[in-house]
Order: sequence, then structure tokens, then C-alpha cells
Amino acid sequence: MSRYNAKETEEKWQKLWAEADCFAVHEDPSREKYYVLEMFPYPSGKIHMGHVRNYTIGDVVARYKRAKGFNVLHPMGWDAFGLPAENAAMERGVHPAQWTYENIATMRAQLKLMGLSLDWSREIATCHPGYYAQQQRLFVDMMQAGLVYRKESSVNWDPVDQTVLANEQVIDGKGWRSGAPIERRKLSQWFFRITAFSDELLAALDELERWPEKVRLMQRNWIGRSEGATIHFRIDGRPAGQDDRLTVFTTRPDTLFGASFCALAANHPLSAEIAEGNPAAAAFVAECNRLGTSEEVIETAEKQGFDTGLTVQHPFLPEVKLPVYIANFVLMEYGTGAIFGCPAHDQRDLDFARKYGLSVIPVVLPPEAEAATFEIADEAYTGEGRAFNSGFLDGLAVDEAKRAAIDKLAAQGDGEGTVQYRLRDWGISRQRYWGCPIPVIHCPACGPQPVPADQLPVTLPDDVTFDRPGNPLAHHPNWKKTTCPGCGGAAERDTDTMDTFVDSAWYFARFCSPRAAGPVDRAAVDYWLPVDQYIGGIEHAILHLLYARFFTRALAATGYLGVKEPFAGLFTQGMVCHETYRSADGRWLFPEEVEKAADGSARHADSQAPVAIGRAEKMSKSKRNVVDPEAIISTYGADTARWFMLSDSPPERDMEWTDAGVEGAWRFSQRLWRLVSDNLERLSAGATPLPGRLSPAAEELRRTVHKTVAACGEDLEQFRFNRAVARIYELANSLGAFKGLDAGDYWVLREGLDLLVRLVAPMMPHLAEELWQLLGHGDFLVYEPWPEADPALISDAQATLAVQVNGKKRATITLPVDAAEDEARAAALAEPSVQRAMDGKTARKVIVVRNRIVNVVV
RNA sequence: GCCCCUGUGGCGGAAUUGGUAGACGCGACAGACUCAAAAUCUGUUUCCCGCAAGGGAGUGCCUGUUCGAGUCAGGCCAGGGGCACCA
Repeated sequence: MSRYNAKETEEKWQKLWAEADCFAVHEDPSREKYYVLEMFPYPSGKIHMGHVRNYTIGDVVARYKRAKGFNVLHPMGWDAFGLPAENAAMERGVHPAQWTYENIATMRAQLKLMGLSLDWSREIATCHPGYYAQQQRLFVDMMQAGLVYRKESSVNWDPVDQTVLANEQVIDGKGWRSGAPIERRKLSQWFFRITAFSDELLAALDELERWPEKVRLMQRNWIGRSEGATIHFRIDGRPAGQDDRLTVFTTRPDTLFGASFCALAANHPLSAEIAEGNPAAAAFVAECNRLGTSEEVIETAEKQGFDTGLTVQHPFLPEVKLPVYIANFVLMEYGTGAIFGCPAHDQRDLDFARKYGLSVIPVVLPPEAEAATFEIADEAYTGEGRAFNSGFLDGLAVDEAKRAAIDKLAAQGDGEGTVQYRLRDWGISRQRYWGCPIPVIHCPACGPQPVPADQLPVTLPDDVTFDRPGNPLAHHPNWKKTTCPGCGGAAERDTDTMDTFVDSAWYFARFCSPRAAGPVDRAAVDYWLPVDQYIGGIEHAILHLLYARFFTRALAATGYLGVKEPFAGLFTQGMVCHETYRSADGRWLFPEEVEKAADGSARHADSQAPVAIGRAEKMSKSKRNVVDPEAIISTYGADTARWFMLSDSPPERDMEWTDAGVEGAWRFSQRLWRLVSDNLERLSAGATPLPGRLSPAAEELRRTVHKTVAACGEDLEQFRFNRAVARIYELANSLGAFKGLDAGDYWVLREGLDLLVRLVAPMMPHLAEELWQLLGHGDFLVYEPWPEADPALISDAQATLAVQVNGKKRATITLPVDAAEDEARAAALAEPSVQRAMDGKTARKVIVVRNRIVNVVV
């Protein structure tokens, strides 16, 4: 019995594919194109199992589509700018560029071990000046198109490290490295005007039919269109003028009669103005600013307010004045940064009102309630109903009351109907070194100026140090010193770099013509875009995908592209999980440190101390529940790793990596090998078909083979890889169990094995290629078209129907396919077990579903 | 706090989209081969009663719609994810 040597064979075919340049493509208008793209990796050091899953799925699609005759573009590159490179520089003294390029080299070699059908000639890295130079050109063009502007915005500021922190670097309100309480600070930053496309980005979601509904919903919520009103409250005691009004946004103008206060965000201009002359207010504002900027923190913090002493005039009730608070739950980033509170019909407002003793006036009466007795206790009423206690609105339904309130406000000049979006413009300035420099020069005389085209790219200086807090670009002795392109006077470069999401917002376009002199080659993008199938993690469902959609529109607006949506199809794969292990002292253990006993318990491999097994969680370095793909590939081969990734769990769901599962996959690869290599003699005996000499068993096998071919194709089209795998197992079982007797049978066996190998090819490409050669074929299997099932062989002559009595299964009957209803009914009623279950009663009704079921109702 | 997802044997999952629940794989058990082990092959494997034939229960829980519900509706319970400077 021979053994399949995965390592040797995989090396062999990887070399042969590379030498023949099997996967390099170019534009060919005579052929239909298919662009498959997996989210490109961040070069963190080594590939992890999440990459293996992502790129396996993408490679199956690429290989399948290639076999279906498409001209397939399948590129790979590196999302190479980012914070971890700077952390490495600070911790280990290695330059971010060196760290990044070394990681890329390692990871490229690892990806090549996977046998991915990539066009490596198109490789790009976003940290390469050849890439970011083009990005700077796009920035300048977008600036000229009015899609870039500058404004003040809040950031998390670490006063010790003198740096801006990401939300994830703020832990319990303190900097992760320094431990210092963080502050909210305002910085002048660059923004992309993504809100210019709010409506378009929202509306176009309806047409992205090959996107998961879940992702579309998340984007819809993110854009967050809401209709409502802006209301201008007159501030008491201020002379008429531009600052005498407080403008709020509300989605519930119908509840205006229930208003009992107004609240400002801590960083609202009016809050700042009050804080200036009032130390208590200033302290409260500072307290709010310590909360951080994440929505979760703000929404879950205890509601707190500061009574400013100011009051505003109710627009409909001359005798009512509302107190104005500064409140920690009002976001400056949404609406106008100020609200009016109607405690009876908003839970946050209610919590706030109870805490500060404000009145709670119900103004919407639920359908079944009585106006005289309806009260609000601990829960605000947010449902439908009719207005009451509301003057001219009384009796109107919520929607009618909203409209009437807006009309009246507009007539009085106190407000208007407006549409608000939750979506905010995209702040892209980062006070970091390892990113794309923002190509702007700040001139004391002329203001900010884009860097002229002939001075691009603005490259990062190599000679930077990370030995003191702050942004190395700002510290650099002379990098920022330059002259103004307008007046020629002394000026300074912008020392901020772009958010790394900018890099990944257009890379799919760059892949179409990775070495073009400009950002894109128009003919290339016109041919290849949009990406037909994009594949990546759900964690990018909102930001990355929304930014890429925005960029595509921005590039269409600046004349670079002819499409408005980047990704026609999207697939989001689940995470790769693994059990977690902890020793008695609470330390996390790597799987290879743990020995598992037959009873399911675990011990430390060296000390034999007992180990606690935790549930499977996403593989992560911090919990040490990681398995190194390279180790798996060197033990079992890439095909085994790929096959296991595709087996069992549906690709959109989280999967658990287990040793037993990998071994099962490995056993199957060996079994396939034997199925072919052990049958070679018989196969050569079956080289010529002998029509008319097939045994019934052989006929049956052919049906199974062709049904599997048809079903597998459908499964791959629909990303149901786990089902395709199960079908392939079944087919291998049938072929293995087939005891052929003569040449005709052997011919059927040969046909079956040929087809089996071709079905397996996208998933285990090396093994398939080797078996294809073993079966006597000359050319690469990679060039072989996808097999077609014989339609005559995939339909059955007979159908098995279940027979139910009152919905309970009592028998099955076998009938010719599409048998008449009468025939099915008669056959069902003739069954003894059915008669027994009917217990002598007559059938009141018999339901017959063709080829499926007969249900007798008594 | 807001938004979203998931729940089927010991485990991963399948179920023609409202029509035979548990395909396929893993694990376990039994047998064959072997001096023995590994590998391989064959069989059994949702639970309960029964020697069997057969019967009963069963898709997180409760209610409903239907001839028929894992699938649809309403209400719960449990676990997980996202929330704008991680990528």
C-alpha cells in the first residue's frame, strides 16, 4: 500500500504552476472576466488560521471560476501601514519599515505554501512609495473636488505619552501604556466628506443583492438616516442676535409639549462659553471629557447633568421656560449637539428627569389607555398613540402630530423639518509616523496648500526615532521644513499621516494595474471592476466596506473609475476558534503544552499538572489558543489544512479547529490517493468504453457520480463548501465500495475517479493535480474545464414518499416519479401500518405532495 | 445603553426553503487483519421501553398559525459579536 507524500508533491506542483505562470492574467475583452479578492492581510508577522480560512475560500472560488471558463483576476498584497509596526519600533528598537518588510517576506513564503492560485506579479504593499504616492495624488484630486476639508475634532489624548489614543488603547479611562487618565482634546484635522454621499450610499445598498443582508443592515444603521426637526429655542436674558438661540435636533417634535429640559453636549460651544465663567461647569465638562469618545462608554455611563442656570423659551407655551443642562449622554457628533428632553417618551430623558427632579408630562396616549389615569412610572412610553396634553396637537396620531408640529414651528420661524444622518465625515488625520503622509503644506500666509503634482510623492523620512513621546514626523529636525507652493515663503508640511483605512479603500482598483504611472489605468479598471466576489471577515462589515464604497464614488467623481460600487458580491466568513487552556495559577497555555486524556481531561505536558479546558474562542495571541498554520502544513500538507477549513462548518459561521478534525481530513486525502493508486491496473483495463455492457451496479454508480457532479457545482456556486465536501465523501464511499467485474465496470470506475478528482481540484489542488497525472492525463488539471453532469443520469425513475397519519410518519412507499395523486393515495392507504394507525376510521382528507409525502387525516 | 447574530445527537453539522429530522465527518463501541501495536477494512451509534416486531419522546423554553413546523408568527431564556483612532 503506497502512501501519499504531501510535502513533496505540493512543492512539485507549486513549482510547476509557477514555472508555467498558470495564474497570471491580463485584460482580454474577448473573455468574460471574474475578479475574486480576499481582504489583503496586515503583515503582523506570521499568517494565522483566519488567513488560511479566508484565502482557502477565495482560492476555491478562483479555481472554480477559472474552470468555468472565466478570465480570473486573483491578486494578493499587503495592508502594510499601521500602529503595530510603531509599537514594535518602540518596544524592540526595530525600524517600522524593516519590521514590516521582514514580516511581508515571511508571510509571502507562508502563503505560497498554501498553493493559492494567485497572480503574484500584481503584488502591492501600501507602505511602498509606489503605492502611497498614488494615494497622495488621489487626496489632492479629492481636495480639489471639494471632498476634503479641515475642522476641529475630539480625540483621546494621553497627557503623559503626548499622543492620541485609539479607543481600544483607552482602558477604564486610562492610557494603556502610561496609565494616565486620558483627556478629550480638540485637534484640527482633515476629513473626507463621506456625508456628501449619505443618501447614495444608503440607497445603493438595496441593489447590492449579493451582499449578506446582515452587512447591508449594519451599514443602513450606521448611516442612520432619521427624519425629524431642528428647533430653535430662544435663550432667556440674551439680547436678540446670532447667539440668542439654542438649536436642537429631535425625531419626536410631536412630544414638544412634554418637554421639561434641554441638554447640551459637554463640548457644545455654549457649554464651553458657560464653563469659561463658571468653575463648577468647567469641572463638569472636564469630567465628561474623561469618559472617552466611544459610543458604548457614553451610552452606558450613569446619566449626569449640570444645571447651567440658563433657561430657554418653549416655542408653543409662552409661560413655560425650560432649564438648560450640560449632560454626559448628549453627543456633539450627532445632530446639533443639543436636545430637548421629553422624559415621558424617552428612556434616557426619563432617567435624567428622575435623577434631577424634573417634571414628567405624558403627551402620547397609548391606544388602550385613559387620559385621566395614564401615568409614566420607570419606563418611558415610546410606542404609537394619540397626542394629549398638547394643545393644538391633541387627538393626532404620532406621525400626524410630528407634521403639524413642524408646520407650526416653521410658520413661527422657530424650526423646520430636517433629515439627519448618524454618519459623520471621516476624520483621517493620524498623529503617527507609519502611514501615508498627508500631502499638504501649511503656509502662515496662504493657509493649507496641496503639494503640487511635480513634488509628489511626499515620502516618509527613514531617519526617525521612537525614543520620546509624540509623533516622530513632528519631531524630525528638518523633514517638515519646506516652502509654500503659492508664495514661496517658508512653510511646514502637515506632519500627520492618513488613517490606514484610506490605504485599503482603493487597493482593489490598484490591483487592476499595479504598476500604472497614475493611480489607475482606465482601460484596466473598466475591464476588471467591480470586484465580482469579495471575501473577508465580518469585522470589516461597516468601516472598511463603507470607506471603499465612498472611495469608489469619489474616484468616479474625479474621473478615475466608471463604476460606483466596488464589490458586486460580498462573502463574510466566520472566525477560526479553538479551545482555551489554563493552568491552576490562571496562566493561558498553548495547545502544544497540553496533553489530553481519553476521558476528556487535560494535563500539562511537562509538569502533568491538571489543566482547565475553556470553551472554544476566537484564536488569539493573548489567550494562546492558536495553532500555527505553517506547522500544520509541514505535518499534513496544505491540501489537508484547506480541506479541513472547508469541511463541516458552513463558511459564514465560526468554526472550531480540532486535532481530530485535521486528522480526519488528512485520512481522507490518503484515501483518495489509494482510491486511484490501488486501482491503476483495473483502470487501464477500462480505458475503452463498452456501451451496452454495464451491470446494474455500474449504472447505479454512474447515476451517483453524475448527481454528485451536478450538486457539487451548485454547492460551490452558493458557497456551501461543507455540503460539497459531504457529497464528495459520499462519492468516494460509493467508488470505494464498487466491486467492478469486467471492462465495462472498470470504464465506469475510471469515469467516476476522473470526475471525483476534478471536483476535488479547487479544494485540494495539489493532490488533485497529482491524481490527474496518475490517471494518465497529460496537461495541467488547472487548465481543465469544470465537468458537466449528463442530464440523463441525474433524474430518478422512482421516488420514496413518506406516509403520515395525522402528521405522524407511519410508512414509506416507493412509486414511479411523478406518480398520479390517486395512485399515491391508493398505495398509501394499502399499507398495513397505515390501516393500523387509522384504527378503522375513514380518511377525512388525504393530502398528496408529489414525490414527497402523503398525509392521511382521520 | 443601542444595533445585530446564533441555539438540532457525545461533538462539527445536514435537512430539496413548510413535507421522511440527524446526510457527511469526528468521537465512541464491537469485529476482521496482526505475535502485538499502528494503519486499514466491516458493522453499530438521538434518547426511552422491548429479545424482537413494534411503540413512545425529540431540533433552547412557552404560546400560536397549519393536514403537517427545525423551518413561519408572538413572547421569553442562554451564548456571542459590533458601536467611528486595532486592522
